[in-house]
Amino acid sequence: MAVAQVRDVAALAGVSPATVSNALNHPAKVSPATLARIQAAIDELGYIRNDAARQLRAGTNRAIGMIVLDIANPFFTDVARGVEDVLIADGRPLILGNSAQEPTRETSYLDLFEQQRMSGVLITPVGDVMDRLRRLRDRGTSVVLVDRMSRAKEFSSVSIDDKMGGRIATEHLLDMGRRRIGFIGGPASLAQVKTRLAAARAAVDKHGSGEIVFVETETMNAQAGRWGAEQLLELPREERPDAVFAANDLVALGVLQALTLAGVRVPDDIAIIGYDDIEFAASAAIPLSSVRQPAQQLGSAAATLLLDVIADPAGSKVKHTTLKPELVIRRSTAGA
Amino acid sequence: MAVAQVRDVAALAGVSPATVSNALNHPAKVSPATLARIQAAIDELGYIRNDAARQLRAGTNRAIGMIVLDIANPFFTDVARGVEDVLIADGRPLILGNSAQEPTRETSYLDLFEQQRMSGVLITPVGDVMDRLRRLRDRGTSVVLVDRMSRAKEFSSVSIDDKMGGRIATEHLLDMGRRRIGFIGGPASLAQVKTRLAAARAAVDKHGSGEIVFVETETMNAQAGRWGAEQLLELPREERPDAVFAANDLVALGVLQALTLAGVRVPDDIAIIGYDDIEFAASAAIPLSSVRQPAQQLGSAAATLLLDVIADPAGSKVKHTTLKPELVIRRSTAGA
DNA sequence: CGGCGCGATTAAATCGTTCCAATGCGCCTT
DNA sequence: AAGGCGCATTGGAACGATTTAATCGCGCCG
Repeated sequence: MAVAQVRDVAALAGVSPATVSNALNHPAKVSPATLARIQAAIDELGYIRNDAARQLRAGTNRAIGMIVLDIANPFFTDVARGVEDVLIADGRPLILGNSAQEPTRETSYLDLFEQQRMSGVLITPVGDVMDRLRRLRDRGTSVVLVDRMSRAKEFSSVSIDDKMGGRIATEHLLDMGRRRIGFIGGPASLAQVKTRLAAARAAVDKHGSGEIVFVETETMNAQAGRWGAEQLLELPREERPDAVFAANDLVALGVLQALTLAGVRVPDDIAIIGYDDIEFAASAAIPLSSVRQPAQQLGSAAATLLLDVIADPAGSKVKHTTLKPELVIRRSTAGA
Repeated sequence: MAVAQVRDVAALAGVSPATVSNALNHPAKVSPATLARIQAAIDELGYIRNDAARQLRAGTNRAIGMIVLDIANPFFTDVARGVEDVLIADGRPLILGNSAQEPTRETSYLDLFEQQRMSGVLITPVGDVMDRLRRLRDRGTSVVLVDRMSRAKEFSSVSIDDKMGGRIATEHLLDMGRRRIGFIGGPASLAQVKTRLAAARAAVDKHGSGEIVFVETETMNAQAGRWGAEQLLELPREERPDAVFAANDLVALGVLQALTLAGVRVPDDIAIIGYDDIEFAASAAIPLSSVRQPAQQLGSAAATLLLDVIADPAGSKVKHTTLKPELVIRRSTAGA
């Protein structure tokens, strides 16, 4: 007997396996006296239920899977913490996967979640996974999109208004008198990037003067930011922007480093605004203006919504919650 | 038939379920022709294996569980990325849990991993979990400690030399002429805190002059750092330190913020050194000196070691790998 | 005094896959 | 030509829990 099983516990407590199972899963069905005896037996043997067997017979896995875009980005860890808080309160384990913006990894986590018959999945998609998600849902796994709305409105989602975020960031730069704005981020296929960029262009158009220079990066970390800044610096003097709108704060910090290193004065020569308002934005060498996203709130809203969907999968219809971002002005875009 | 099962695939391909299983798990045992037919059937039906059933029968779960101290700390996400890289190469899913320095949460993740019969667990312990880990190991789950050595040397581990780290940070401050050093971090029960603090005290003793003022915090984030700095500022003028050694960079950044806000000049009035050398340390308002820990390397070493242990659980004996930290000097401790 | 009902308990079936031992079959050896 | 060998395949048991329907005991009511 390598490890104790229900039948061992049952034998020790002098009851049948079925009663032990009831004690564990439907305590109300078991008399207090037997309950106590069973509990004692469990403790004595150090019995731990085999979740695979339970899941197989019961047909459900309580766990929730979550796939984030980039675990190294504090924005996503904040979201994850919001999710965690809600799920822990509901007694459900959270399985966290990091796609690192790679469709391959995203797919392999989806495979895992599908094989495990998770009861729910939270995902910020990178690749084209709508088919996969549909299949997941058909199999009984509830799905909620995080920080992204599905075009076809098939899935419930929680997101932050990227259009507004892109707009207010750009308007702020224009208000500060900047005209040539470098937008750094990517890949352009990412919904967040696409929307923020489009909103920036729209804001410039509406303003009537100004211009957006798009530098597309492969990912969105500080290294990409440094690379993006170098691209801008290679432009002929007259094409060089007087402001940078970075698609997230990691990129913005990278831009700031590269510009400073190259002797460019921030914000005098080039202003910088980031996105997310991660904790480190405020303590940067030149405190970073940014578009604050309520990350933890986003996470808890997503988790709450997911639990609703799980409770009533067929129920009502698809819901979309949109939170508002907020402009945070700091020194990196201060007036000249 | 809600979802396709092996028997459906088998029927469609005109073979028995056992052959389908072999095709999936031991492809070499199946002839190429049948393999192709089965693959076609799988694709057509969109068959996804039920992992619970597989696990129950096979008796093993390939997944690895990892419990980190604080998902919001870039140091730990870097470690996690190192782990992920190694595991993905080995085709094993990583299940990431965040204890957030709370023993309760740590325990509930251990419960989960135990119920799931994980093949391995990586953990940076908060609470007193040695008994739990022993039980896990007795049940066949391999365990490797991350960033912490077990006193009794029961478990293999990978860590970074905290004694050396504490020493070099302190010696650096002493070299720069600082004498009263505030050490901020906690709780004191955390091994990392304990060791770094002891090493700092030892360095001061050896130097013959100087003094350590310990401010114990409940956690190790920027907020704790701000609080810790306020404690120091409340000291009478003559007891106020001329340097702060923060137990990690998040704390250090908090200290920096609070001191700057209070009009204290860094490093002139008070020098600051952090620990971990997270990416954001370099781009701080006043670039932060720190003790660099090779986080990703730590993670990949831990994962590699864990895979070794899994491959041969009884094998040889307990192994400890210790990596060396490195002093990184920046402006926050620059000469007066 | 017998039957009924109710709560507590149980025997046995079941979940979907993998593993083991055995089978079938064609080909080589003697 | 018979026996043996190896490869591909298969039937059926087994994994460890939960669930369902049936059983048991006991008090209460008619």
